[in-house]
Amino acid sequence: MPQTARPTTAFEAHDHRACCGDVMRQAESMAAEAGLRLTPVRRRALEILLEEHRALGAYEVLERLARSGFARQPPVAYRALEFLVKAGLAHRIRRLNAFAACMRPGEAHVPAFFICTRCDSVAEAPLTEVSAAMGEAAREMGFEIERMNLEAAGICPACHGEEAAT
Amino acid sequence: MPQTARPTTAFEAHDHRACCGDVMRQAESMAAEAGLRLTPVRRRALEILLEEHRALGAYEVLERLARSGFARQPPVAYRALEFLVKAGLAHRIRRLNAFAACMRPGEAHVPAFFICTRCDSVAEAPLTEVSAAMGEAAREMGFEIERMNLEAAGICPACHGEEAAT
DNA sequence: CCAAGAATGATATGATATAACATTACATAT
DNA sequence: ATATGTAATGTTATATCATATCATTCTTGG
Repeated sequence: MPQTARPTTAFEAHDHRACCGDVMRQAESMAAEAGLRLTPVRRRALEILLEEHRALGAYEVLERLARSGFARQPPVAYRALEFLVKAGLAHRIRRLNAFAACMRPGEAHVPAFFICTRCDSVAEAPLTEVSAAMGEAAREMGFEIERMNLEAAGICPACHGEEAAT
Repeated sequence: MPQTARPTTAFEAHDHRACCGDVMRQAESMAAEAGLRLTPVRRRALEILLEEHRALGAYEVLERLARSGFARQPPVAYRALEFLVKAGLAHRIRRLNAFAACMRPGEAHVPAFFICTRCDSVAEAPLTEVSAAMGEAAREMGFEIERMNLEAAGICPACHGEEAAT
């Protein structure tokens, strides 16, 4: 049975190669439209993040960039990652001090992250209600939100199943 | 006009001295009941966090602990803070790599934090709806939540007012 | 008192992140 | 084509945050 290229969440089985290619193409067209320069380091950094449905630390990204021939200085990774985050092509996951590719580039969204503490996979869900509720609470107290981090740590479906089996 | 000792959020004007004492007493009785040892370092660390309605980095806490006569090694602060977090007397704010005293010790709650990027104050709000919505989304995808971080960065009412005035 | 476990002291090091400044590439106006 | 400003990258150094490890002391219950 053919799997969908872009699943609803990272936890579903899917054709990951197609899923990555899909996001990558979207990223490229987005960058082109917005006049952003998706230079080689930045492009490669995004590819690295896309290779796994999990968050990578800056130094992990740095290491892989180095293997691709880029310099090994921390700013190389941090700059590329900062660009991707600002461009909406990646997200920063504070809980992990790490970064993950955005699975819905272009769609305006405040993402919530579900982080598996067992396998480190990260799923991104555009929880409109959650961010709306945060916004509502903020409005009531006169607080003006600029950025939000909504993160949950726990056990993903796959690992939960394994645990039951063991 | 007498101000309330325990405001709904940190952003409201209030008698901070009373507010701290109040929380401190609650913390003490909680610790006693739970058989937790609120030792001098831990107690002092909590006081330090309570002194301001903002999050303090571990090294800031460490510095103040040192001035109170405790050792200056990082583990001193991290251990005390870890204890407070586990005991539900403080929260860790990932976005800031920092810690803030819990303003509602004892009340079971998943707190959401509203962090002012201008004055660094932090307000804690028990947003039942928000955490419920996160939980609901998790259930739908088969994810079992263990811990959550709900954080918003922006401008607090006080700073917003100042900005308008300037 | 004594043993077990909890807490603290102390040293070292690991991991994450940014400041600062030099250099190079790119776009575009003349 | 070349001058000029801006953006990107190279490079060094350092700031900041966090934990592993092992020795020592304190607390508690038997």
